[in-house]
Amino acid sequence: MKPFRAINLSSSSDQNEEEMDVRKGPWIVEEDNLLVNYIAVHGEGHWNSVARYAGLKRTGKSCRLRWLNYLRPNVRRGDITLQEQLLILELHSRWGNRWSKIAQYLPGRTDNEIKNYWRTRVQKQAKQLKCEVNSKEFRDAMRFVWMPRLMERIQAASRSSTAQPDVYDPNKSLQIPGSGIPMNPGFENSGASSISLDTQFSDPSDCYNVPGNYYSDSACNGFGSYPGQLGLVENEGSLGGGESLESVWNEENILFLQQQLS
DNA sequence: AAGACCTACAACCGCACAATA
DNA sequence: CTATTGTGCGGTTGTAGGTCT
Repeated sequence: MKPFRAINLSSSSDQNEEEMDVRKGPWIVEEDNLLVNYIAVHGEGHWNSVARYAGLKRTGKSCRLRWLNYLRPNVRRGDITLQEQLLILELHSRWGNRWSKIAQYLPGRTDNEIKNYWRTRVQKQAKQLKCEVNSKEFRDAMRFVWMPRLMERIQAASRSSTAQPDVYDPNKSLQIPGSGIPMNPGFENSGASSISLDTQFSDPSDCYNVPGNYYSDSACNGFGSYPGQLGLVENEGSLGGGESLESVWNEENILFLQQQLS
């Protein structure tokens, strides 16, 4: 984590005494310890009380955020995996910026982290393609290039680890490998044609432990049969962290898409 | 070597909504 | 019914560290 410079913004002379005591900015280890210890004894919730009685000069909101995004057990840190990337793209296509809802399907990831991922990585790609992130053009690009490519790489990695032969079966249903979540064939009119995840998974964490399936896209027509045509960069296909989207959105793909979009 | 620029992400802010007094 | 308080969510900002020139 990148530490912020320690600051205390509460120095205005016309603030009342209580407001002047409120700390802002980066949390220090001592504060983290106070918060963790308090929650260990009293449990989560009642954040204003936590702030008041744990000896923290923080707002309840600040305590809640620090706990949920950083201190809570089982918070996953580090790079977003390929499967997680695919899941985010798919779920965002259905729900838009419903970060907390999307986060429910990525155990250990916080809405804040997913939101940051979207803003820093996905929006950057939209910018490179010179289109709006919420435009149909960019969503098509995601659906017909990015997501299939992620699928390929996930499958390539799983093949290399299990040594199973690849069977590309167009009749198989669309699913995100390792998640059990079906791909949404009606990308641009997600409301009408999508399958409700709410009814599929009573517990979001269930969706992470369903055997994978193969991706196919017989409905792909907006950009023809892209993935095979694009000369996409072949690479290691690791399932772990450290994968960059730039290897999917290489210069050639971006140029090609820009031509299609213009 | 140093300054400018870029990236990633923790943290804050404002708003909406629900529960309670 | 209204006001207050607590909580959660999405948008935005600020900063450290990395990269580029």
